[in-house]
Amino acid sequence: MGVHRKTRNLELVLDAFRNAQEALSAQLLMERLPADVNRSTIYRLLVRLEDDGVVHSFLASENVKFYALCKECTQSGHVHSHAHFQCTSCSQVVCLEQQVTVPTLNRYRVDEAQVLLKGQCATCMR
Amino acid sequence: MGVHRKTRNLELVLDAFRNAQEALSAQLLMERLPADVNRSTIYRLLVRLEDDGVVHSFLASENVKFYALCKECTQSGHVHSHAHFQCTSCSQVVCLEQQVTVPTLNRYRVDEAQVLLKGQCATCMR
DNA sequence: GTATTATTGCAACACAGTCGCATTAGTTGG
DNA sequence: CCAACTAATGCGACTGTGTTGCAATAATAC
Repeated sequence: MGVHRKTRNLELVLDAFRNAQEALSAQLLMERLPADVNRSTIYRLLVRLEDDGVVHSFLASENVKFYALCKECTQSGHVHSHAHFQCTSCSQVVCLEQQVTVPTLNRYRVDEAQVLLKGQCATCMR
Repeated sequence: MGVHRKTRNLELVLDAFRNAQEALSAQLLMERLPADVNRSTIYRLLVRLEDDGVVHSFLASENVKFYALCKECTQSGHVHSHAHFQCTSCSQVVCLEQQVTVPTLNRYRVDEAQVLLKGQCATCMR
């Protein structure tokens, strides 16, 4: 885990994640943070937080990377084998409880499984 | 299925897919086609072919969209519930036989499951 | 062959994300 | 508390993937 200075931006980003029920993209994050927080800084913070195992990332539709706090992860081992769900109507992304069993393959060594389920969330179904 | 004029570009793109063992991105496609095939045309052909159910697409790492011919699909129903594998060394992407069982969730209606397994392919493991 | 219109090429654009560099500001040691 | 060190920031320019408007071209139907 790299060195972390306690800066305003870092606190703001962490708070945003703690207050969010869903996963956040850089874009969503920007909308929820004060307007004067720099774009590059947000991207850099996300990369750093992921490197440090504080958040994990995954790709959703439209080539957008989403981030969420790591809950199941310990310092020693990271487990991101849960699935994610994205609503095709409102684009919201959430982490699911569902664990993914990583299959073993003949000709490949599988290190990681990314599962994105797409459909409609409760709000948009009505 | 929309109207399809038999054009040189369409044939070239279809041939590229038929000759490929792996899935192709727009970028990879460009490298394999004559240099004078227009970039926009490739993107437009990919969109059209996907709309028409000839190819299916899925996101791999680095926010790049990959396409592959639909094999299991019939005219009436499209089944893309197979998994995909991407090698983290050579970035190659392939369609796997593995079928994905789409889980049922309480608070969401799941229409589609995207599964991307990441690891190393046989060639890169050596 | 002619008319119709799908397809193309071009150039400009949109957007997510990255990078170099000078400046700012946490942190540490005295 | 102050100075030195350097992580973090802000800015602007840039990259790469993908999209779009529009005029020109060419496949198809008659």
